[in-house]
Amino acid sequence: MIYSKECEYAIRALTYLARHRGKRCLAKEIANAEEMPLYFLSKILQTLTRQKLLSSAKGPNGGFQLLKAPEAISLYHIKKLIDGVEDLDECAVGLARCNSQTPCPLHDEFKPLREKIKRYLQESTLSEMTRAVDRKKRIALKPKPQA
Amino acid sequence: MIYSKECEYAIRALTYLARHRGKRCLAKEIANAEEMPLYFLSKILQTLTRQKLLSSAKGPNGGFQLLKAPEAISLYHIKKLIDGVEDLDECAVGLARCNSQTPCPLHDEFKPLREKIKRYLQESTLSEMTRAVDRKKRIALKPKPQA
DNA sequence: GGAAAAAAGGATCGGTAAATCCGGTGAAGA
DNA sequence: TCTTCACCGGATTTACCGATCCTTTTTTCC
Repeated sequence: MIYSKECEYAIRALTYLARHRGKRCLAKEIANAEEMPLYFLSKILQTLTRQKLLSSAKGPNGGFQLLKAPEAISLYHIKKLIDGVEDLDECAVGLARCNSQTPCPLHDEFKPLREKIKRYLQESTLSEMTRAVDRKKRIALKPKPQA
Repeated sequence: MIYSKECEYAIRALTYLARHRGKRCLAKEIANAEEMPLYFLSKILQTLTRQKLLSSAKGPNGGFQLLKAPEAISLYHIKKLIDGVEDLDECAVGLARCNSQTPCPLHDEFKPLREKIKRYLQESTLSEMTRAVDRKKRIALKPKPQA
């Protein structure tokens, strides 16, 4: 709804790398763990490497590593790199070409909502993502309290 | 961002028909007024006709007409017919396949925002759309107050 | 009945996102 | 040095959405 598939994979891969900070991770490893198509993911990791978010190493013991601090990378940042953020800044409800002739009727009403989404993406960093994942995993793995 | 192009056209066409309630409108007329591709629009109007939102008539004096009351048709309703609303009801941030293994981390945090969007679409009907369009047109046509 | 008008609907096209394939490059280790 | 491993990157395939074309069907009006 907000991202492309590519961007979604990027976020999930980066979250994985943030959770395994300090260790080199193989594309294959990430693809398996996160159930993403390997070749597609490889492309994405290449992009993120070119963008200096990741370092990469070839050969045995190779793999990818997060270069920046997880709290320094927001979802907004990632979306900007992969998809662009124009859709967040421009016309709201998705009714394109809003001008005086064919105005986008609910533009003004929707604006605050759109701003909220934007702020949300800016404030959600990879740290939040890893924390949320950890919490989820804990809940998922823990046996039922009363059982 | 929230709708497909097809859905956007549907909303705009339905808004046009709501503003011209009681009169039969040609696909061509709507396409011209709203600057939408005629053939594509025709398909959409056919769909809406099959879904019983519109009545259609062939031949001279033919055209399309809104069957239901504008206040009875919400944007949510339209989106449901054209795009489906799974993306609003299911996983939030757009991180698909969220389960215990690969949870969609910010699902819970994003939920209220998503609920707001959903409510917004449910509460915005064609009546609101026509009112908003009328307001916009009035502003656009009125000469500057102090001029 | 014939001509024109307009919707119905099948077939097709084009572009972009998603996904895949494969040869190339460089690093590690025996 | 040779082999293996893993990333690099160009080329290609697939799928889907947006858009268009064209034929058929139905209706109106002369």
